[in-house]
Amino acid sequence: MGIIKVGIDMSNIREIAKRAGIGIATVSRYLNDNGYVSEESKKKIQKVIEELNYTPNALARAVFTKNSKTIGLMVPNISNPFFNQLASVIEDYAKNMGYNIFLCNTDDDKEKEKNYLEVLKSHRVAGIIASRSQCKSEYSNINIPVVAFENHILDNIITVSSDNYNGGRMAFEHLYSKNCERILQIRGPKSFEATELRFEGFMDAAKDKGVEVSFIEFQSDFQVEMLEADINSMNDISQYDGIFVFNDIAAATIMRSLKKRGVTIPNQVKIIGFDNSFIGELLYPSLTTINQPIEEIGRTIVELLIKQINGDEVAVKDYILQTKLIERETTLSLEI
Amino acid sequence: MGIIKVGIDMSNIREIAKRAGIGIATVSRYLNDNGYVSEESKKKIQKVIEELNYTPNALARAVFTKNSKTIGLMVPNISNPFFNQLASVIEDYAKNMGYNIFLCNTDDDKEKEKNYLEVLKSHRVAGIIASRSQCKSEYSNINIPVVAFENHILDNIITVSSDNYNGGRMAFEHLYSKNCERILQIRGPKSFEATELRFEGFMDAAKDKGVEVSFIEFQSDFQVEMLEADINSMNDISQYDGIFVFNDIAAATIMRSLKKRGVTIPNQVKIIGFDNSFIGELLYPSLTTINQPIEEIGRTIVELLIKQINGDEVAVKDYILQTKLIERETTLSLEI
DNA sequence: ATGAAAGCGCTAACAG
DNA sequence: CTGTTAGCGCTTTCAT
Repeated sequence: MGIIKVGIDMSNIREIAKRAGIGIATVSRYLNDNGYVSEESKKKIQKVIEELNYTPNALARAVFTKNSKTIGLMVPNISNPFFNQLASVIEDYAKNMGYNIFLCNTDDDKEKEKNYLEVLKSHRVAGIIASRSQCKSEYSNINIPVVAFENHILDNIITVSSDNYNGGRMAFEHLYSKNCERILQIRGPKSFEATELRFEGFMDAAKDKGVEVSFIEFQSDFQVEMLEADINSMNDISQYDGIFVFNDIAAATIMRSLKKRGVTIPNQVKIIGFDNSFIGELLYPSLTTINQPIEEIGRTIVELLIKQINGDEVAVKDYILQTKLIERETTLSLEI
Repeated sequence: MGIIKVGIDMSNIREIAKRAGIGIATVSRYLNDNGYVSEESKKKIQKVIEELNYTPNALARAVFTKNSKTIGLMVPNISNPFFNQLASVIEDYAKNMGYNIFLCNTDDDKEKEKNYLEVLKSHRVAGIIASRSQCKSEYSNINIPVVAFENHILDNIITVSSDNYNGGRMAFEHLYSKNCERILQIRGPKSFEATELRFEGFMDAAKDKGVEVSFIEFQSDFQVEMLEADINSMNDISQYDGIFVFNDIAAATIMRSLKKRGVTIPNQVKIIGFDNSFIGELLYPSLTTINQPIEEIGRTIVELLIKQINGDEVAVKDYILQTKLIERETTLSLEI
């Protein structure tokens, strides 16, 4: 058994200094563009750096400065277009602020999240964005700033979310205004605070109008595997004339099931989703939905996190961003 | 201007050793589970670690071992379901092998890729997966193992891809077998080797049958913004009875355009995509497409990369994985 | 303007 | 089985 050679050999700052015939500290100053470095030294250093194709070791730097310039982003499911778009927005904002993203896919699985939390801690990320967290106490003794999205974690952790409750109300009111009478709600898993609030808003609005609403519960957000199996419990689906689905991608799977059964949308049944992710515009008919302000959510999360990272005072509270109705074809009154 | 406190204070191995009343090396041995540590010491260490909520600093460890246990993954567009699924597969395999993923979204932009390449180098990632790279010489003086997906980078870099050429041929042959006569191909940007090969395969197969094929070119993979604007140059779309689109998500946008114009699929026009990403099953009618073996691609890439990381001899060559036709509703012969 | 030296948190000989 | 020590690549006083 020979020795396995692992890892990368790259020249270091000492090598650069030696070859440039100057001191190590000067090179460091040059690299960080702070302190004084003579033009002559600059030229010499630059030359050697190019010759050796040298890149400073961000790890070693982070060990010393205790600032990794990295943000850990936990998403439950990168295949869900909504989280997908959110991750892109967050990546962009973070990059603008000089931070890189360490992306973690938790699959809404508590164990995976716990493991990733350890990974992020061990990598000394500057901050963590925990979306739809399934953990609580795991975050209690953490020394790292955290911003939660959707699910609350602990009292001392800021939570950002859309106004899901009112989104749910709007969804009902829209179906109601379209004269739907036999209404079904597909609700999300109980462990998703956001979809719970959508559920409650929808139900409360229905109660206000004295309308009864049936509902069935999905056990997960969206898995590619869901496409392989038919959605069961959907046998009696044709009795409804209005369906609210807890998110757009799940709505897409429902629409597919309906169309397979020959149910026409929006003629026989009207559909409304939630998120306003790009999938809704791709569907036919295009999906009426409740907009979550993705850009604003991403910006808010990153700003709040970086404020905390910088040690600024930030009031710990809920940041709730407005939702609004996006009317498209799945709830058209006329036949299409 | 006060001093901005940045970064995380976390206890270190010396603190643990002191509190446990033992030496620093013993703690290190305990942490890495190598070398001998007495039961008594183990207990004491464990206790202190829990009290202080200590997590070893992976950065400091990586500086010394020169092994970050991290793989950099460049994807052109995480919003494209295909790359989305591929990233998930790669993440899973990598995690099984003890590696974390540093995800970078290049947007098919050379400058972004260059920047990310610097970031990955500076973070001393153990290896890099460069999918659809827009760079060449930037990879030449790199000391890090690289595996390319789709686009070739340099002679000494392994490239993995699907059999895009034959996929293109299959696509034509399928439309031909469905009696399509006025065929259009939507081809991808010229800088995508994979879609170029699909284009050539399709064209060659058409030539073999003596069929003329029109084509138009998309300038990008898929952007959410494409949904806001209508696809232009599509005015005369109704004259075709068979369309091949270079990937599934672009096919989805085309289908949407067609449906908006009242063109019926597959009655008036048959559509075939490429990728077999989950979007195809979500569409209605469901999309006939060419399968790329995502699982196998992901596994192959990770295995080849880790072999190189471990210093094993790996022949530098092209790994081309088989494609196959997935027949669904957009090319049905009967009306639906 | 510059370099020597100490130290960030960790690992790995090596001597006991 | 354990602790001392040197050193990974970097930053930062501090004296020159």
